[in-house]
Amino acid sequence: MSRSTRSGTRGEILDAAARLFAATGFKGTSLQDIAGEVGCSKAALLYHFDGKDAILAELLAPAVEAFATLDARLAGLGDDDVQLAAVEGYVDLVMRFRREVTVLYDDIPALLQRPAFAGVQGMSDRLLDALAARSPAPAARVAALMVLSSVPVICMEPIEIGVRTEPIVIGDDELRSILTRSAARTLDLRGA
Amino acid sequence: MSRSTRSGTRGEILDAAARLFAATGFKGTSLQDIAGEVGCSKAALLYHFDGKDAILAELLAPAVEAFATLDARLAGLGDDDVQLAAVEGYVDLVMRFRREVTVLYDDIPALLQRPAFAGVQGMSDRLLDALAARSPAPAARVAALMVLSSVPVICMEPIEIGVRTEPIVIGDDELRSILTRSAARTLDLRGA
DNA sequence: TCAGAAGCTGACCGATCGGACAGTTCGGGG
DNA sequence: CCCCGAACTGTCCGATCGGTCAGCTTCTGA
Repeated sequence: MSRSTRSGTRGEILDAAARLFAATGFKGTSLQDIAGEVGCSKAALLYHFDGKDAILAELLAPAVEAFATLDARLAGLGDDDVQLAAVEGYVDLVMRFRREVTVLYDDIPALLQRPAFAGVQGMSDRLLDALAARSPAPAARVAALMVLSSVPVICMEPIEIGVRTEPIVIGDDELRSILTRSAARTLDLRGA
Repeated sequence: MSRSTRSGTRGEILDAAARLFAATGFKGTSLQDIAGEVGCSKAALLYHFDGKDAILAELLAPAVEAFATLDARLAGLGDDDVQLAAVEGYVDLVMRFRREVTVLYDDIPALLQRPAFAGVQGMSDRLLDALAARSPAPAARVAALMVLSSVPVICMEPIEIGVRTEPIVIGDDELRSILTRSAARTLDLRGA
């Protein structure tokens, strides 16, 4: 239990950084903070990584890659299939990379400029276009944006808009299906 | 047109700070940045305000007060009325204080700890309980959270999740009604 | 006319940031 | 036994942060 899921010092650093970035933000986390969490010196971090940005990049790499993969996979689907697959895939992906998403969204304005976000942007843009294509009106586009923006925020780790008095105590699968059904209802998809 | 809606140097400082906080975040904005935008020295800011935090507090004060007012007003309504009034009031309020909301949400983890956010938290909690009371299942709670989290993000100024290739070019009133109807559909309210 | 307050500036302060670097510890192969 | 490279530390650096302070204009009212 004391051992992390990642192995080695590099893994410990990535775990600690992920925890701190998600909790206090990228800007709000110093190398000293990470070093203190790991139990090593600040210089040790810079021995294993090229810098603070490199830690963030390696941290987000799997999530960014997964989003890009889903993006590519959705490109070859038909109109109606795209919508359901997109919603399910999006919800699933965000939930699988909760921590990374939390880090990504922690400092939205600055991170939108970050190169690592380009893949997620492309994915979101495509999803948005597919979902909004059902109707020419801006209403569909807004509904799609609602889903795109609310799902990640809800999946943020302890960071919820409007701190609830009691947290939602349900399993991942149930939350996943609830989110999918709610999103389908928002977008007026079939079965809603 | 060159004159701000606020009068005097204090108003210019608040306007510039609001713009910069919303664009680059509270942490990402230095007093030098604000001073540069206003066209005065950094010391001038600290002559008019007690510090950087004081600028933020005065900036958010009207929004915080408005949220607290809506919170109090919703406390005296019946079950069914609460829901529609809550949605409409919430959407309306967020849109009226777009810039303040953008600042508020720019650094979510840190700002949740901020005293100024307490009023908004209370408001959100009450709204959440009222909306989720329709059903004991966590589904209603999640749907309510979706609305609570997505509406502010969509209303963020140039900061959207998934940068759109083209911005939504509709008037405030239309966006307001679209958001309200989409939220009602998400929550399975009548008329959806 | 002039005293004094208001408004503002340039210079400076301590703290902290990300990062650089020389030196130290230490386990394993020749 | 020696030594080499990986892992790591303590220390220092320049930049930047929020904030302080003495002093300089500029306006105003007695």
